[in-house]
Parts: sequence; C-alpha cells; structure tokens
Amino acid sequence: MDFTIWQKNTLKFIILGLLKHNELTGYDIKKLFNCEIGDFWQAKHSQIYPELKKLEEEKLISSHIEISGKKLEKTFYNITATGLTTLNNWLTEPQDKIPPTRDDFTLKLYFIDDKNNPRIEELFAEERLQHEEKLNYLTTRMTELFSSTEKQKAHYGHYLILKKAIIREKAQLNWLNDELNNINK
Amino acid sequence: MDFTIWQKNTLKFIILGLLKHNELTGYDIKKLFNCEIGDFWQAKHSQIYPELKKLEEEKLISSHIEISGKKLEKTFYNITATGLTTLNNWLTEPQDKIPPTRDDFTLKLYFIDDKNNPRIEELFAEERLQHEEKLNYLTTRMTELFSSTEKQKAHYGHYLILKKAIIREKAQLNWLNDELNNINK
DNA sequence: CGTATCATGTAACATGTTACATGATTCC
DNA sequence: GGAATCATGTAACATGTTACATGATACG
Repeated sequence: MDFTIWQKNTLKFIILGLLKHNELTGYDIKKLFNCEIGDFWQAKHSQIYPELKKLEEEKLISSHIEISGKKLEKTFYNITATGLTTLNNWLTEPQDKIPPTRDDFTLKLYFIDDKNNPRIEELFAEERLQHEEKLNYLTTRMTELFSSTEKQKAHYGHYLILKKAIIREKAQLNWLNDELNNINK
Repeated sequence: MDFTIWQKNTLKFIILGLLKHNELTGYDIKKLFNCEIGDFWQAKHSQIYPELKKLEEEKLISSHIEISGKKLEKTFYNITATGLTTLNNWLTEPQDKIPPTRDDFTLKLYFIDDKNNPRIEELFAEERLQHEEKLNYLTTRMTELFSSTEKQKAHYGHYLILKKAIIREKAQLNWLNDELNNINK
C-alpha cells in the first residue's frame, strides 16, 4: 500500500498564507514557527529569507523598508494580487497523501522489539514528558486565543487546528499511560 | 516555545535496525517502506542504494552476492558487530523533540480560516477518506500479524507501533466526524 | 511474447540544517 | 556597558525527490 506524499515548496504557500492578512518581516515569520504553527511546519531563518526574495522576484509578494529606531532597516512584505490567486489555487488543490510521522520514538520502539528490554519503559517515560509539555503549551494557547466563541469564529481555521492538536496529544498521552501500565504488570 | 528537532541520518539507523534479524537486499528494504513502516518513515530506492554502499564503507554492514535464476545478481546485506553497537547506541540516546506533522490538511485548514468557506467541508471529507483507508489497512495488518498474544510478544515493538498508529487514526477520525457534524449545524 | 515486478544504479534538483557573519536595539 | 533579542544575510552541507537508465525474471 502506497502512502507516499510530497511537498512541493510548501514553505512558499505558508509564507503567502501568513501574509494574507498582515504585512510581516522575515523575522516575524521566523518567530511564528515557534508558536503553534510549529506544530505542523518549521523553517529556519536561513530558509525563510532567501524564499522571501524568490517570492518577490516571482511577483507574488512585494516589499518596503521601514527604519526602526535610528538605522535598523526592517523589510516588510505584502502579498500581491497574483500571490493571493496562487494561494487560493493551492487551497483548492486536492490534498497530498498522509505523510509519515518521522518520529524518533516510534522508530526506536519498532527496533527494540524485545518486551523485556527496560529501555522501552524509559522511552515511554521520555515520550510522556514531551507530550505533557506540548499539551500544556497547546491548552495555554487555546485559552489565550480562543476564550470566546466570537474569537473562535474570527479565526476558525486556527481554532480548529489547535483543537486538533490538543485532541491528538490527549489521545497520545492516554495511550502512553495505558502502555506504561501494561509494562508494569 | 521551541519544539525544533532534527534527524541526523535516520535512514542509516533504520537500515541497521532492519538488518538486525535478517539479511536483506536493497530492494527488500525499499519494499518495507510500503508496509506499516511507511507510517513513520519513507525512503526511495535512489536514497537506499547509495546509503547501503556508504554503510558498507563504514564497516557497519557487509554484503555478499547471490545469483537468482540464471544471472540476476542480488546483493544481500548483513549487519556487522560494529553496526550492532552503533544501532544499540542510537537506541539508548535521548529522543529528539516531537517533529512537526507537515500535513497538508492542517496547513490548508489554518489558512482558509473562514468558517463559511465551503472548502472546509470538502477538506474534511477528503481527509476522512484518507484516514479511513489508512485505518483499514492498519487493522488488516494487525489481524494478519498479531492474532495471538504469542505473536505480539515475539515482535513487541512492531505490535506497539501498529497499535499506536491505529489508535491515532481512530482518534483522528472521531475528531473529523465531530467537526463535520458541527459544520452541518 | 508481453507485462508486471524484481533488481540496481546515477544525475540533477529541491528542500532543509548548521555554521558563519554582522550589526542594531532594548532593557537592566 | 553587557546581555538578550531583534534583524538579515550567505555558504557549506545533509537529506530527500524526480527523472533517467538498464536489464532479469515470473507469470499468464
């Protein structure tokens, strides 16, 4: 069964999507990957800045410079009409296949294989800690951003993906706890 | 909050892990990515064959050729003692951070954002179909491979990761169905 | 005999990470 | 004045994909 996928310059569409409502600097975009958007994609500044230049060459975004303080130049980017069309086309394209999870934990579990190897319990404990931290972060963000139904409606997609991530983390934690109990029996 | 991860030549350890119990050809390894191992990692043959050569140079694996039929040469690879040590060291290393999901669906949802955009319902329907297919495949594999508790114990890691994937797919499907109901209200 | 699959490889390209670089601003 | 963070960039490298290539074998 073939679950192969592939991403063709996804970063491009993420940038366009982020610029849909606000003008942003490269640094702003970089920082957004540290928030809950980092749950589904990540990129370093060394990839973002060149991509912004490329998008500007392609006329999908435009830029202007503002001076902050005495001489610090910030480059703000805006989406163009062409950029908006490109973004909307991508949004209506059929989806890619489900990508592989690429997580270390599953991989190691698969290769340890021996039920009595004490490393299994360690792995579970480490994994639980990480998911607890993440769930914690996600629920905090949820409270911060979407305390009212009005706020939920105003950024419905954002609300949905946060909710999705929270449900995923909870299911994951339940499973981890169940298996930890099984191991100790 | 920083959830940054990174994989340093994970394919290397996957190959070592797969060779732990059986000798395999590059083609065998390629095919394994089409099974449930493809749930957590994927690689094309164009990446596998060069990696095998590299691992042999590093003396982590060894190879011998067998003739199949009249002249088809198959190269079988075995893990060496050094390879086994390398694999075991990796298994006891602390885990990487949780990687981003990198799925198209979440990304598009985030950028559509408008609750009334009919594309949201389409996206959910497409996504549901994909997860149904995947769950179907995973449960079939589970029945094929782990019908008895003896079989579960014999390949406990494999059993665990299949179970994990099934639980994940079920949770995901529940959420998708719930949200589809919300949309239709 | 034709088609699917087995089996292996390389080259060009795209994507993503690490490290190297530099300088400004804010806040204590 | 020192540290953290703001702000932007490039170069070298690692990883992963697509396309190009070739030939054998199994099965109908």
